[in-house]
Amino acid sequence: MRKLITSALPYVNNVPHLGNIIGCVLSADVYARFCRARGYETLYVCGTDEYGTATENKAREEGLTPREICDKYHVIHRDIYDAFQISFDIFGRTSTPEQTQIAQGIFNDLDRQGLISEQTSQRTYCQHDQMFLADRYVEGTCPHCSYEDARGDQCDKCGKLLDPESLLNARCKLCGNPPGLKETKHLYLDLDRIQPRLATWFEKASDEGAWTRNAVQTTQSWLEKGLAPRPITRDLKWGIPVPKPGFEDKVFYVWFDAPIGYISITAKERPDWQDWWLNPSNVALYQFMAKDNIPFHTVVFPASLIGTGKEWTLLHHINSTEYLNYEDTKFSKSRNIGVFGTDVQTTGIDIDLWRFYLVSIRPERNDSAFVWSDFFEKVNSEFIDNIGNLVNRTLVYLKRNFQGVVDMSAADDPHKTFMDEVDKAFQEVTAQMEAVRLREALRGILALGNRANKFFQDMAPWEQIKTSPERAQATVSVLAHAVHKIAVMLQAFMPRTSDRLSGMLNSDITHWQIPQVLVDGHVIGDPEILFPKLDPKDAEKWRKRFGGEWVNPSLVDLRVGRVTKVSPHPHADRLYVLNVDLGESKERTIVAGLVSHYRADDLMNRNLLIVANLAPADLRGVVSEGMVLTAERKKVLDLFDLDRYLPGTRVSLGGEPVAQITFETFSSLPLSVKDGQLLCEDMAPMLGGEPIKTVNLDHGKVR
RNA sequence: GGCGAUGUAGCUCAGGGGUUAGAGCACACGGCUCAUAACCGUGGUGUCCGGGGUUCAAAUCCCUGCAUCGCCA
Repeated sequence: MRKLITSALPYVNNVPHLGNIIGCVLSADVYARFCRARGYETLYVCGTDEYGTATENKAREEGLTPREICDKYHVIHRDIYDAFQISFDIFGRTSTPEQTQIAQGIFNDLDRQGLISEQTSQRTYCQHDQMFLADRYVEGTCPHCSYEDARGDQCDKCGKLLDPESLLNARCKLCGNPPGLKETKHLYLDLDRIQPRLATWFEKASDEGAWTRNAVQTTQSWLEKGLAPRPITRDLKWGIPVPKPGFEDKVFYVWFDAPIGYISITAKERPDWQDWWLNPSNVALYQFMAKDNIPFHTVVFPASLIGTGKEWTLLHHINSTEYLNYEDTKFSKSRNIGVFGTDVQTTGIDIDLWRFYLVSIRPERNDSAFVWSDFFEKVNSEFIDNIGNLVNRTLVYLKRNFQGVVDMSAADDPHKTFMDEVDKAFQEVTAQMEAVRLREALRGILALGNRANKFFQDMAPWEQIKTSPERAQATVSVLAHAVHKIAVMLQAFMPRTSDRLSGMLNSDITHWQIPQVLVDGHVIGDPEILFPKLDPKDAEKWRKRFGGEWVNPSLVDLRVGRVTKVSPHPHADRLYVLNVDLGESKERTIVAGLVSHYRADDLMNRNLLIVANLAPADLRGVVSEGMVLTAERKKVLDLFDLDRYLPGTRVSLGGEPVAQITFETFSSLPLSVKDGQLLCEDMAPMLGGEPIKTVNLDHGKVR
């Protein structure tokens, strides 16, 4: 069976971070290297996904054409994957003539099968710019929180998802004019009519291909909800023209054409592409991605192919990871948090160590996290101390005492038992690899390293050599054999390291099989230190450097404030305007959204927890000089029990607050209520030596 | 509000109706010296989130609650 391997096509404008890399490209690479070494006919395909609105917008922002943008970013991707030693057979792109031809072909087949329908709808359109506007290119006032610069897809202030039509005072982001609505006609793929065939295929394929759990669940939930026709065209220019009369000014929607990229990228480089993509009985398709991409690969793409009525090669095994987080937060390009592909080389840490760590924390069943201290610890204690030291002590001993000559002729029972164990471990790791359980397989290699170290210790060749040098030679020769096996298996995970081991052993390492190399009389090469240990101090350095802005809780000035006046907000039904005594010469005006939870009388003369050094903000015409903190859980709001304190009492957060912090900075503080007590991360802020309690609520968020 | 995932050792996680529940790391003690202060051995702790149910038997299956996270409206 041939192995056709793909990793999700990264969208061209996004610089991939470590999570993207382990999620698709690196995982697929490890598997592809394994397949080649096993002797399977293997093709590993990837490339950048280039069409669509996001590229058009990016081009406009940077003053380039979409083509230029794609050229620019395609190279960035290619360089990153080169640095990671990703062994693509083909790394292409979707903006090619082959893509157009194949996507249009698939569309025509679907149309011929009667699976394409037309629907007319109203969409936002800018008269001035003569174009339909993507949701986020419409801006206006949020109907929920009155934030004036809300985008048409989502409000940045309150986070609610929006329709562009629901914005008040909507305007075009490009020219500022109010957009109108314009009728437009689009083509839909009738997924509902393909569903029965898709469901049959899914039952069989998910079982035979041993799909990952999240893939099965996601697909099931889509099928249970029932598939609906999905639009496959858009009013854009940067895309594949729709080959149908009446749709000359439209292109295919990216989700329709992106997966077709796998096929066209192959077709561009390989005249025999149909032997791969239209050959289901001889080709097993393995697709790697993170969980957000699942439905496109298990529902939309297979449905498109099934609908054509042709014999396309359909997904055999989907390998979808969960997410990789970063330290105790998420990767975020906009906040500049996390390690991105372009950063990796600047650290000077060997790429194989990155590969090693990323695979060993691969989020296979749960989300996991990249943590710098953990990275360094795992590399040092699990790899260098174990494998690195094993390699060194074995080869140095063999070289120094026996001129590097392998000779197992004096081997007796313990040696033979150990050799059997090595072969058994090798077979177990092989089985894990076949099942694409990469993390387990890597563990198996490390376990073998452990076992070999133990053998070294138990046999004590430094004792053997005194009485029976040939037994000592057999011992280290057998150990060299184990190192060789480890090197063979490491080739999938740490290719350069495997190459170096090949040199040290003076033996080719390519085939993943039980090899009869290192025969008696074989002379090994010169051993060298595999890796120096990583310095934990550097871990801290890099963590700070890539951490984005960490908010020090002690910057916040939290104080007790007594309410002296409560009035309704002149322009907002849900807001109160409070006068608050913070123990200063002048009372402050603070706007609080407590109307739906507390009557004015309830608040009068009450002590509240106030953020006193927040930058003043204009909330619908009233300037608020602080913020009231509340605990909340499931729409139930609660205040803190503070009435016994004097107004102005400062909450101790372990430092001196700064003069002013922004709302954003404040929001990133990890405040919560647990067991009725206010917590900042794990620390309990204190007031007059006591923790701060809520009135009623046990658990909740604080804001 | 809806849907979903997760909750197991100090930490990161694996497992999953059936002996005394596991691994790695960390920790402690002992041993060894070929080796990158590496290696080997020994050791402990667990309300397997709480409650209820099904069962001869539940950490595992079902219901419910709590917590955390995600997606959607």
